[in-house]
Amino acid sequence: MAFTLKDIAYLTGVSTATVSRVLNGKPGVKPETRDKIVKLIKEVDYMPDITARSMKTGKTYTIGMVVADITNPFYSEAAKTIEFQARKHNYTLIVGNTGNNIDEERTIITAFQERNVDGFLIASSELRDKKVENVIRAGYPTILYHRRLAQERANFICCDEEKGVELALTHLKNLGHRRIGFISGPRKFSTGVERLRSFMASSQELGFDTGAFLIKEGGYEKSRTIKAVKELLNLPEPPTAIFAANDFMALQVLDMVLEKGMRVPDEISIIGFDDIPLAAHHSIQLTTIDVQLHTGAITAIEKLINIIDGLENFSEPIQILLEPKLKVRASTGSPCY
Amino acid sequence: MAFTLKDIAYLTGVSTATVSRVLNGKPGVKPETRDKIVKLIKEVDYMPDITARSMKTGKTYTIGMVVADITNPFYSEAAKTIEFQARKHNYTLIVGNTGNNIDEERTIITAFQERNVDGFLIASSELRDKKVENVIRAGYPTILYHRRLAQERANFICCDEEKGVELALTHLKNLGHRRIGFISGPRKFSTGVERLRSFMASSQELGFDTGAFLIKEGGYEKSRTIKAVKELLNLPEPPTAIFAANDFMALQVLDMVLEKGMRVPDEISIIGFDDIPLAAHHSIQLTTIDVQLHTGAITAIEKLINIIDGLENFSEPIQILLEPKLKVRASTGSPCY
DNA sequence: CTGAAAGCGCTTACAG
DNA sequence: CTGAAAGCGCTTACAG
Repeated sequence: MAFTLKDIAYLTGVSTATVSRVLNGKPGVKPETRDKIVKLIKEVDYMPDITARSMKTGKTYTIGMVVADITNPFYSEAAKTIEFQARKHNYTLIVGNTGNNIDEERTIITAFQERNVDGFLIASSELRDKKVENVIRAGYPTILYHRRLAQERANFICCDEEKGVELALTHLKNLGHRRIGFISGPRKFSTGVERLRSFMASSQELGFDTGAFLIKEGGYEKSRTIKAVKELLNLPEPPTAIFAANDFMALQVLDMVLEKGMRVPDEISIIGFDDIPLAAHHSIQLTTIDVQLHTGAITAIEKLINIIDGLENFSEPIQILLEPKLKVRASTGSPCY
Repeated sequence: MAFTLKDIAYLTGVSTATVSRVLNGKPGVKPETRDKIVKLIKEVDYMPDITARSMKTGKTYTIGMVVADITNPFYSEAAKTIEFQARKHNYTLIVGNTGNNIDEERTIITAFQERNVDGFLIASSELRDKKVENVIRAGYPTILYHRRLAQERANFICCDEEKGVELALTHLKNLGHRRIGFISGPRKFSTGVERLRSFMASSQELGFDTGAFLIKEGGYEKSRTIKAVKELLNLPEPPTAIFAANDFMALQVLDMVLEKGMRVPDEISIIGFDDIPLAAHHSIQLTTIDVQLHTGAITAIEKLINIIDGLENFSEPIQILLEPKLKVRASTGSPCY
């Protein structure tokens, strides 16, 4: 049905080799021949079959990005930035959404491998993630974005979680808080454990009240977050501030706390992590930690393309920690004892 | 580097034809032979090259979805639902984001054609969209989702915009409003013109104040929406309610109005369109029109796969209008004159 | 039950 | 400047 290179060759009376040359802008074609071919290509709107081409060249100009949850603004913003950047370099980005489900991730990565992507940008991996480890071992150019593996030598671009948590807690301390409830992300993700570990370490250091009862594991389903908040608020001595391990959860906390009729920040302060665009909305005004989403996203895709194109020295893993920043908004204030 | 079917054949001492048969679960292979092959495949984690396969079969099991703005929750929710549904049928969804830019859309669609997608789900088209028209004319199975073409015979699944606008305006009338400001979407999209046209028609019918000064074209950049709101509020007789043509803009309106220190809904009511998940958030509580996002998304992908698989009768275009519903929340109330 | 051969739509040395 | 031929990794009649 669609025109093929062979058709173009036949219709212009040249060989397929010649058509291929003009298609790829290679030298050594008589201008008249080239013009004739170009004209026909335009006329019939011929598009080369990239998959066929890739069988010979080994390159698909396709990058697979795997995200944990495309409805979380953190990931959709990142995907948007990365896609535009990729296109500038003539790569097509294909995005798969795992919904934080490891089986879905497996399926998606396999589908991408079967389609011969040139490289992977993975923003969904668990700490011990067999499939992702396989991909790296198999030699696919790969960059982990936002979440890393336990394994040490993988390329990653992540926020300096420890620093971020410190900024958040120091801010709360300066406001006069002493008792902070923490809603952690799932421990199977690097963000989950690192933010949690830092929370515990910094809490101690800053002289906060500590104890397992102040720490709840949230999930990515709202119900879990709500349960966690309830438990914190029902404590004999409830915390004066809640630190949610990411903005997506902080939004759920905020929703629930307001629903309950509590005033923020007078009765309870809330702080998040990520600084998704919505955090700045006037109805939300969430104090949070800016993890440099755009810088990270751009760096990730640039580095990946450099690896694919062989421009980056590959001897040492690329491991970049982004510098977090505190964003003070209206969801935090001094506690009224 | 990676194992090929040929390797598997060589290592098990059979022909490539036989390996291909077991790969595709075709009958007529001796059980022992099959077992031997299956075992090796597992052992070396062999993955068939789907693009090579597709050259013979003509099917890539890949569906291209084009969205207008992946950071707009409307589209990310839809993409998420559609991707999971596609995977159930063994299709891989690849998503491209146009950012409402027609040139990007062109590039994305071309990239998808070059990769031989089996069909298109397009949620980004302008009313007169040469590229999309081409795709349809070229015979690709295609369903327009959310936005349609001016051209009459294309498949689409959209909300009944007219009905939706009527619901919104009737609600405002019942609250006692008589003067409504409208922030329309760009007129180049079907949603833009249809919601606008219905606004004008219904306003007249319901006896509202009418006039071009009550209608402003918003954009998808925040600055435009802000400018539009300012102009409405600076009118000698400003409207008592603002109707934004979609929730994404309604959120911007809300942000700006609160920023200005106005109380919602006492001083101004705000109503949106789409019912994105965030509209229900306690900090937002936006009254809006539910366009049946999930029903539409699921229907769209099911229908598309039916067309691709040849299960759907193709004689008449598939044209489905979803029934909108009013969601009353706290952003609308009676005006205090 | 199995294999040899052709071919899907391209590219790329090689030869002229 | 141009073309014939081989081959990328698969599938599929066809023959046995």
